[in-house]
Amino acid sequence: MPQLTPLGVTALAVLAEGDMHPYEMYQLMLARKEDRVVRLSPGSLYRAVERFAADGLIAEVGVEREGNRPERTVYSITPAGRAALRASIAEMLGRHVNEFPEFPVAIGEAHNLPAGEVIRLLGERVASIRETIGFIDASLEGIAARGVATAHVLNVHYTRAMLVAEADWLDSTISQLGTGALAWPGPSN
Amino acid sequence: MPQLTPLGVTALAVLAEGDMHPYEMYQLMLARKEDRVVRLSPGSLYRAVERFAADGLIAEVGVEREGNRPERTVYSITPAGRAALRASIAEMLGRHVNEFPEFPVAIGEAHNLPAGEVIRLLGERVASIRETIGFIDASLEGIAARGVATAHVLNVHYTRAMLVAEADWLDSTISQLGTGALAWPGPSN
DNA sequence: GGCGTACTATTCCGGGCGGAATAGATGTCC
DNA sequence: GGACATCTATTCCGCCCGGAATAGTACGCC
Repeated sequence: MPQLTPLGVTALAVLAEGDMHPYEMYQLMLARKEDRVVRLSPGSLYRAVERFAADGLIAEVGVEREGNRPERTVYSITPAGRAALRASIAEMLGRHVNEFPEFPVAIGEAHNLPAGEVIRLLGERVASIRETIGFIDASLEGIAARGVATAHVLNVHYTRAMLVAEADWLDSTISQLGTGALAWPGPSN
Repeated sequence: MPQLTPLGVTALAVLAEGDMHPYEMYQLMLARKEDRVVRLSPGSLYRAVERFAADGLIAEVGVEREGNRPERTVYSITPAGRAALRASIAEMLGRHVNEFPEFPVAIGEAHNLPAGEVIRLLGERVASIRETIGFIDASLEGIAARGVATAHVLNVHYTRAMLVAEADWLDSTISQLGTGALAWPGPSN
């Protein structure tokens, strides 16, 4: 039972809702804006589906053709697939693993830049984060207006909370850099 | 001027401190525990160094040999390399880009699991996060005792702040799930 | 009615990443 | 002093990802 990738989890999850061919999965995921949550490209999706079939997580249930359109291969999730899906979700929920975000790398090497530039750049970052939070709030309002339960958009709330925390940390750090409370060891020019 | 990868940034940054051969870079990065911040493997490092040389960001300055040990090729960063390094750091500092962490994926598909199991798993997650925070605090105490300036470990403080924010969000979400304030649409068993 | 654009469904391919392998040199332990 | 582990320095290999290509079809527009 190999650990699924993030794309693998969302792909298997849509197949768990009903038999489908890969292109239909792709369209459905796009319609649901899953590409905001997971890296979604046709190439990766088809490769993932191939792997699922090889691992017995899904089974081919037929080949359709509409007119002279390309053939489409319809797949169905297997019991092993459902088990792997649940196991992977549980694993991702229950254990925190380091995913090596790139901002810590940048701030770890920020001493290569002068204090003034770092302050300016962090200011730009916090502005772009607050803009994103604004988009999220607008989208959450629309969702609430349509009566969607919070549980169905928990991931949006999570992402918002993380962005707010980062913006707050940046604000505090910028102000400490500005007052000199946080001495900067970098180049002066 | 291609955008550097996170490993590329740290590798170029150590070369900016002085001429070195790749293995020395690797050892130095390990000694500094850079592998906690960036994905570090010999294979990736050597490939990155090759790319730097091809792009003119570094230049070969000689080949040494000690006894009958394998030859080692010493590289030096070029002005173009320093420029690329500073540009990449600025880019990573100033702009927030979505890096698709996997927890939102998991929570977006968590409705495949019953509420009780989700609560249990989120509890495990928050425990593992608080444990990590404990390690960070211990390591920060040691750092403070050695008189290292906060600016040199800003990335650790950032990571700690993000972990605390996630733990708080999890605590709040778990309690809302427990009281039923947050209705769960998943399977009952 | 013909021209261009967008859709359907999938394949292909270059490149990076990371774990494993290599192979000689040196240290360690009894 | 012989065996075994560890260090030094690098290469190799397979896998996966993601952007681009493909090729035929329907549709809109004048």
